[in-house]
Amino acid sequence: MLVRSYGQYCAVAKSLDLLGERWTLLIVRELLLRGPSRYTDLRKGLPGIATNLLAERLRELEDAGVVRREEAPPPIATTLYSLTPRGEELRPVIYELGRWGAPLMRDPDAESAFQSHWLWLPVELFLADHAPGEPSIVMQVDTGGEPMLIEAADGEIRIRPGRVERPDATLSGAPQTLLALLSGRLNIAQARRQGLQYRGDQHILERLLPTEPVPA
Amino acid sequence: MLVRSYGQYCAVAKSLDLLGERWTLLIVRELLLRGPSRYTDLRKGLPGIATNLLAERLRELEDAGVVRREEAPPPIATTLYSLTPRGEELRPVIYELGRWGAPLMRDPDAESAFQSHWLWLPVELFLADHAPGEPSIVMQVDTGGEPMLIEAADGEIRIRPGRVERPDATLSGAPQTLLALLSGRLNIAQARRQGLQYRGDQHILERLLPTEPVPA
DNA sequence: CAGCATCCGCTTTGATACTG
DNA sequence: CAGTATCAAAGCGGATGCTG
Repeated sequence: MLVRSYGQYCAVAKSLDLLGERWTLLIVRELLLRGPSRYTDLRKGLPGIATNLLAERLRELEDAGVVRREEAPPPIATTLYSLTPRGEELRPVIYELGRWGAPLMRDPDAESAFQSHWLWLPVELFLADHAPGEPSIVMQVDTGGEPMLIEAADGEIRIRPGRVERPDATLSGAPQTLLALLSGRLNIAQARRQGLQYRGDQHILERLLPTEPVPA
Repeated sequence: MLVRSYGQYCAVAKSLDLLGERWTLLIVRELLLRGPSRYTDLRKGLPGIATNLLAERLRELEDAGVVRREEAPPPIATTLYSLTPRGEELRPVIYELGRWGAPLMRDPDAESAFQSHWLWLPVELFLADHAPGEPSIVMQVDTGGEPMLIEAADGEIRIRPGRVERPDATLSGAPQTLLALLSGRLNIAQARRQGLQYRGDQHILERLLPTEPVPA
């Protein structure tokens, strides 16, 4: 239970003393994108983790001041885990790991699990509202799992689980194709040829997509 | 030997599939700050690593396209390990881990080993040349281990092992005090009270130090 | 000596079963 | 729902041995 240390007086090593063990940074990712979460939801968002490890890591992160555990008051009556301000500061770390890993998403990967809420990362990294003055929009995204909504309003872009009656646009296709489109590796026409389906004014989608192919 | 995967189709998980095992990111840190290195020098820069693990990690990083192994031609006749361009792209990851870990360097730490070349990270993260027009300067830094030189020229700041006859300034003290000074947590007067010794025009040091206390 | 590979005791992890 | 308990398998750290 005593956490293993590299024993190096270096800031990178000190970070990894707290964050470097298996699953730890993925738990942080999950808390970043979900906000305050129940134990069971974290478990569902981290396919493959053993429940004892999740419990142990959450305790370690709490000791490290990264995670806070709140007993939600009735009628919720459940424990909620969330990031402390110190934990929120890990956002750049997660983003840079995601940016570096983006090229690895090219290779088709039938082995791996996909959860649509993970679209959060490419949306944060690659999308932007290039017409913040125009009316806000809601785009329905469907990749087979839980349906998601991408909303652009006030120059900000958000993604969240959900479904609306009459979205301004609808996007669906394989995760890999969607990822390629969001990251700027494929344009709309190319993605269509790979099976992507888009309904709505093409301008809406272009308003959000990266204009330049993302480097490397 | 087959690398364990999280099995998640997410860029962060894919990065951690390649980088998340113990010692891996510290090896990348070492290669970033040293440039092409011999096996033995890497080992010295990573106190605590088992030699079989270093060999295994280097092989994995080579397979991942992060590290390149070059057989240096005679008369050197040794293997040199260096980062590929893809490996160099890990610089932001290491920097963000270092930035997040910087506050952890406050606590005095007698347990941990310190190597003066690790000053590379705070120099990169926190120092800047605020008078790039003025003549270049060389500052000798001594923390007990290998003596280092911090040089400012052409608006760039470099740190490297070495010693010169007549440096423009000389800085010495405990690693912890030096770190606090470089990161802007202590000013010169405060650091002096903690045993830091500085000889030279105070303007030279102020030219490099952060002007505002670093946030958090 | 540089650059590993092998062996061994210990710790961590992963899968499953179980509990308030 | 929110974990704890258990146990086999894999990974790690340290020592030592081998090879050019």
